[in-house]
Amino acid sequence: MDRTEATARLSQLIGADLRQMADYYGITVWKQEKINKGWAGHVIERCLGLPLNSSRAPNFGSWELKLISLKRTSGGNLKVKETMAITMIDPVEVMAKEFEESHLYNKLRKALIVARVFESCLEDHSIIHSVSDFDLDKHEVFELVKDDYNIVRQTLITSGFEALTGRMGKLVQPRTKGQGHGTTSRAFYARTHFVAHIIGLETHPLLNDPSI
DNA sequence: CTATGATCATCC
DNA sequence: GGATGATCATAG
Repeated sequence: MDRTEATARLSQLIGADLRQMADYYGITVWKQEKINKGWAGHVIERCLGLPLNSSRAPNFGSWELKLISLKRTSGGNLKVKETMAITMIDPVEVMAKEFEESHLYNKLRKALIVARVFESCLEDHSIIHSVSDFDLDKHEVFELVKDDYNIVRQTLITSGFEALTGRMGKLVQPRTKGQGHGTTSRAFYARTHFVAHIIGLETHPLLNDPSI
């Protein structure tokens, strides 16, 4: 299955309740008191008939699945709830490669974004809101992401891996991630405004393209 | 144990 | 309420 077909299949899922699907596929949403943070993604993968793949480079895959959640504002509108993890930062690779050759760029180009609506902490229901892909074709977006990549790259070269902080980047930020017990690593995260733009929820202030 | 995806907790 | 850093579940 290629990216186009996957998009078509996923589009048919818009409006479906992921919670009920999780029950159907026997996927754990809650394990005792702990939530399975990857449950929604697993449901989608199972639905498409894909193996649960956690590999960094999907073997034959020409595309990649990403899941994000939306929340309701007090006004009743939908908003991006969280930033989105894109890919791990390999300092050696980042320092060696230009943005156009980077893993970050390739990953973004292959990604399909599925937005789901976060109803409550109980996760009683979770409706699929939209399916999108990155429009790095848009010049402004491409340049801004590239700028962020170069900031990270320069920081790695001049100050080292430890100097990276989540405060960097306009659309994409380097952020700590990891098991959390000593082993530290970092990943690229898409900021909420960036994600909102990608899924067509709102226009990013930094992007003044009227056609968006 | 580590890598990965995604969310939670805490600080401001 | 939003941003930054930390944690949890699962696979290899």
